[in-house]
Amino acid sequence: MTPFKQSVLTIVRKIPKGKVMSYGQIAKYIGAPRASREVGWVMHSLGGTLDFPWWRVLNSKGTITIKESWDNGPETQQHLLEAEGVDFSEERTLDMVRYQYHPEVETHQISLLGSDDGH
DNA sequence: AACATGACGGACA
DNA sequence: GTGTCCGCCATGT
Repeated sequence: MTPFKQSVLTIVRKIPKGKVMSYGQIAKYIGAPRASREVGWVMHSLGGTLDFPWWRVLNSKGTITIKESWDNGPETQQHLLEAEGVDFSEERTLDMVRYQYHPEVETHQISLLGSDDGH
């Protein structure tokens, strides 16, 4: 268990239900802005355990990119998120502006995000 | 040790 | 908006 992995898991565990974070965002948040792929690797290493909300982590575009061939595939991730109330506007795609969690402003996020999308 | 791969991301065409 | 390429860096072979 490396400090990096511990940091990643600490952040992931903080993501509230119904919110998501991107790999790059997490990497940046823990001081390793170029380690987005390593964040993905940490999620990979969890092996689908439910001890950590790995399903709340996806790429910066808001799309699920995990491999289909794996047991805990993209369908599983999308299903888990939808079960938390996340709305996928497109197949395996969600609105990052609306659902992205911002730890740095967790007490300031208020309605600055997603309140102006109108239509 | 060298080379390929990947749950990523950003820059460019 | 989409498709490619390149940088990143831990793992796997």
